[in-house]
Amino acid sequence: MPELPEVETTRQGIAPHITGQRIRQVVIRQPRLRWPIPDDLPQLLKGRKLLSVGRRGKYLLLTFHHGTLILHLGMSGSLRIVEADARVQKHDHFELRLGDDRRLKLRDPRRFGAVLWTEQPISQHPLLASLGPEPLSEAFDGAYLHGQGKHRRIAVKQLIMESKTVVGVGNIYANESLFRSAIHPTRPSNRISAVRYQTLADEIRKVLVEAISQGGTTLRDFLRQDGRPGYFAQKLLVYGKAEEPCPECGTAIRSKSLAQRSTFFCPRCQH
DNA sequence: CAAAGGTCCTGCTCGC
DNA sequence: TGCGAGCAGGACCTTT
Repeated sequence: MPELPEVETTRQGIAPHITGQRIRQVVIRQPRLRWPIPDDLPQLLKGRKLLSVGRRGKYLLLTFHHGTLILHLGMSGSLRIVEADARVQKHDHFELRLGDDRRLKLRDPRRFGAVLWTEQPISQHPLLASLGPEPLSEAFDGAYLHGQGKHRRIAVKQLIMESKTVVGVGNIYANESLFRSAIHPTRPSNRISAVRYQTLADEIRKVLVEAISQGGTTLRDFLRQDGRPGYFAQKLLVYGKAEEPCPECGTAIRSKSLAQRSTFFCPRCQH
């Protein structure tokens, strides 16, 4: 489900409701996510004040004075603020009960998500230490991408989806940004000019910014913190559009599997 | 052969 | 032959 725009939308949605609040209680209903939820979290967080809600790539970072709670939504995770009397639903695995008696709950049917605790400086955590730059930061541009791709041969789509290259670009936005750049998804990363990498970096940034402004993309089950869907699905040009006409040239959009991910492209526009 | 928005980890291949 | 880097595929889950 969530790529960077959906995670950022979630962050913006929950931050005003939970920042500055004390944790009244921590509820772990299903500890077996991608990694086990630490079983001492309730003691660690009880009575502590949540200072801020940050994001690094697709990781949400809830900071406390004595450490950071790391949340990842995996493929099917979502966070909601609910009232104290809200019904517990299937796949509600984790919950922070807040000082105002409301709750931040994590729902994640596929359980690829994660809830972890670290007292290290966050940039040193093993999951975050080798992440590439934020796509919306100045460190991310065409020269950087070109440098990353020119000595490798993997498909460019795989390159931009690797978190060590750049964070936050998942399957939807990889497909969309490559279409907007007129670059074929399977083109080897070392066969793309610096100029075309500049276009690609620009389009990645633009598509992510647009998607955030639309509240993300709702395909099947992503809902924002307030229960509304994201509206960027209406702006998708190729993702999920197999056999539909290319919005540029009318040729049928093709789909294929690349590295076990569905890939959509216009065979005429993209080279 | 089902596919789904993520991504870490393992083990293979290749070049030095 | 050994080593490291790059790479492909598996693994983790449930729902439609």
